[in-house]
Amino acid sequence: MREDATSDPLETVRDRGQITRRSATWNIVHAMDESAAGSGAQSIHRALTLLNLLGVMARDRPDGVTLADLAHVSGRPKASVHRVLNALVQLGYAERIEPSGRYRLGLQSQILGELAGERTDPLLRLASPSLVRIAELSEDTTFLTVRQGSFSLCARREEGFGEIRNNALAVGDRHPLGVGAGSLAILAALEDAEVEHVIEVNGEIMSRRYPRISADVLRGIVDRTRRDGYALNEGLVAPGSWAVAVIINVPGRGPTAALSVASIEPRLSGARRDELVAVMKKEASVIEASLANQQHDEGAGPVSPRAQAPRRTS
Amino acid sequence: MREDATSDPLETVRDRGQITRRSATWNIVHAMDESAAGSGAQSIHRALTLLNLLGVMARDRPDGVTLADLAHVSGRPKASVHRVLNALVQLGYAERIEPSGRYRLGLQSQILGELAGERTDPLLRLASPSLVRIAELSEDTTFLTVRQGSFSLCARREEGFGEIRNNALAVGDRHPLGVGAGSLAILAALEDAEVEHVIEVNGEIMSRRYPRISADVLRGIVDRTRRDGYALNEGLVAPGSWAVAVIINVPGRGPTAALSVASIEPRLSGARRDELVAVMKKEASVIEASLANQQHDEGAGPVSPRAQAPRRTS
DNA sequence: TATTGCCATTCCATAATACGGACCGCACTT
DNA sequence: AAGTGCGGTCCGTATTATGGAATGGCAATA
Repeated sequence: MREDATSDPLETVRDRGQITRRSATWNIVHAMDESAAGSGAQSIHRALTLLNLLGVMARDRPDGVTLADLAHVSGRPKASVHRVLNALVQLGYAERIEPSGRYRLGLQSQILGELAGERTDPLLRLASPSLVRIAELSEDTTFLTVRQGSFSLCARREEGFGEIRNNALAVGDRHPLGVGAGSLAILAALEDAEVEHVIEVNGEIMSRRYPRISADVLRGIVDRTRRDGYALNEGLVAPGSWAVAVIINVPGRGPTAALSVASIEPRLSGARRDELVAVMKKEASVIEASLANQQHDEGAGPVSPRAQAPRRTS
Repeated sequence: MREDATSDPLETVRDRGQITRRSATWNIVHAMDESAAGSGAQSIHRALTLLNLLGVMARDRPDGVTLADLAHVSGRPKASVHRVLNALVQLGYAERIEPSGRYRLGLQSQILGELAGERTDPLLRLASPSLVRIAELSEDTTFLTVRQGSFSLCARREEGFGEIRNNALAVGDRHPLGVGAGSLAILAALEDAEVEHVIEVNGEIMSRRYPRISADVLRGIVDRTRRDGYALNEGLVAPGSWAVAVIINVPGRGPTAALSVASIEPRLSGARRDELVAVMKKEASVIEASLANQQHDEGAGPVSPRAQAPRRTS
C-alpha cells in the first residue's frame, strides 16, 4: 500500500504556485484517495474517483481537461490515468473532444444521473429550501455537505447575492473529513474512535495535500468544534476563505451531513457569526424534522420491515 | 413482481421465452459486456457496467435491487458482484437501503449527472424537438439511440400518446449493436470490416442472451437494412414489439446515432411504415443539419469566454 | 420447534490483471 | 535546429482481482 508520497508533490506544488490559474479551486482541494479500500477494489476506487475529478475539473473548463492536468492533479502517473480514461471513454462515461484530445464527462454520466435522479435522495430535496433561506438571509454562499466514508462531498451549493463570492467549494468537490467547515462539522460529530480511524486512514493524503493540517491540528479543531457546537474554518483550506457549519443529524443515518456558509473573516466574526449559527442550527433541525416525518410516512403502512414491493405498476 | 421467473438459477435463456413481458425488460435486454477491453481495464468495465445495470434495474424497483438479482441478470458470480457493489457503495455511487440490504444508485451518481449535465451533449439537445415531433405525429414511443463501442445506449425516450405503449426500451438500456431497431440501424451503417469486428466481439454475449439472433441472422438483417435504407425489428428482441429506425450521421462522429419508433406490427406495416420512415429520415437530416451548424458556431470565434455557471438552478 | 431454502457475506489459493517508469513521435515554441 | 510539453504506448513485474465453496443469518414452511 505504500507509495512514495513525498517525492513528487513538492514539485507539483511549486508548479501550481507559479501558474496560479484563476479557477484553481480544485487544484487545492481535490485529490485521489485510495482510502478504505478494504477488499479488492482499488482500481474501481481509482476509476470512479478519477471520473468525479474529471467532472469537477471539466466544469470550469468548457473545452475539457488535458490528460496531463488530470494526471497532475490526481497525483498519479500519466500511464495509469490514460488507461483508466480509455476505459471510461469506451463506456461513454467520459468523452474525448476530438481535435484537442481533451476529455470531459460523457453521455453515460449524464444518463446515470438521470437514472439516479428519478428518485432523489430525500435529504437533498428537503434541505433545499433551507439552503435557499440561509443564502438569502446571509447573502453568502451556502452548502450542503454529506459524508462519504472518510471523505465529504459537497452535494448542494446555493449562491447568496452579496458582494462577496466564494469559489472555494463547488458541487462534486471531495475532501478528506475535516477539511473545510462542513466536513469538519461531520468529523467532529463522530465517535472518538471513529475520528481516530479517519485520521489514520486519511493520514497519507492529508500530509500530501494539506500539510498544514496535521493530525494534531485536526484533533484541536475537532475539540473546538465540539465545545462551540459549530464548526469554524478560518481559512485553513484556502487563505482568506472562512466558513461556519453546523451538523445535520440525518434520521437513520446519523450525523452524516452539514450545512455551511462560506465567506470572509469580517462577515463571520462576532455577533454576526453567532446569529448565523443560530439560524443554521434552526434550519438544521427543520431538515431533521422533515426527514423524520418523511421516514415515518414511508415506514408506516402495511409494509413490514422487509418491504417486498408486491405491486407492479409499469 | 414476477420473481417466479428468476427462480431459475442459471438459465436466463429459458425464462426469457416464458416471461419476457414489459416489467422484465432488463431481464432480456441487459447483460454485462467485457467487450473491447483492449488494454487493462476489465474491472472498470465490470464496475461501470454493473453501475448502469443497477440504475436501470432500480428504476422499476422503488425499493432497490437485491444482490442476487443483480448477480443473476448480469450473469456474474455473486462474490464478484458483491465486491464491486461494496466499492460502489463506499464511493457513494451506489447506496444500500438499510433494513432490506437492497441497492440503488447513490448520491454521487446523481451529482455526476449534474456535473455532466451542465454541458449537455449537443446531439441530445438538438434531437429533442425531432423526437417530440415524431412522437406526436406517430402517436408511438420514439427513441434516440447512440453508439457506445460495440454496444448501443438508449439515450432519450419520448412517449407518444397513442393507445399502445411499448416498454421494451428505456433510457439507460444497453444492447449489443444490432439488437433492436436503432441499434441495428447503427450497426448497418458501419463498414463491413467493423460489422464483422462487432459480431466477433459480441459473439459470446449474443449467443448467451440472444440465441435467436445468430451471427448469420445478424448479417442478414444488416444487409436488409442497407437495402431498405432503414432498420426494421420484427419482434426479434421482445415478441410482438416491432420498431423502425433510421440512422443519424453525426457530423464529426459518423453514423453513431439513430432515431427509432417502437410499436406493434399493424402500425408498422405497409403505407404507414413508409410514411413514418420518410418523416424520420427528414427529421434525421434536420438533426444532422443543426449539428453541423452548431459545430461551425463553436469552431469559430473565441467561444463565450468561459461561462462560469452564473445561474443556480434548483 | 425443527426444517428448508434463499440470500448476503467471507475465505483463500490461484492466475490473471493492473501497474508505472521509460520511451516514442508529434506539434508548437524559442 | 534545438527545446518543450503533450498524448500515447510498451512490457516485465508483482500486486491485484477472481470465483467456487463454505458460512451464517433470516423467514417462511412443515
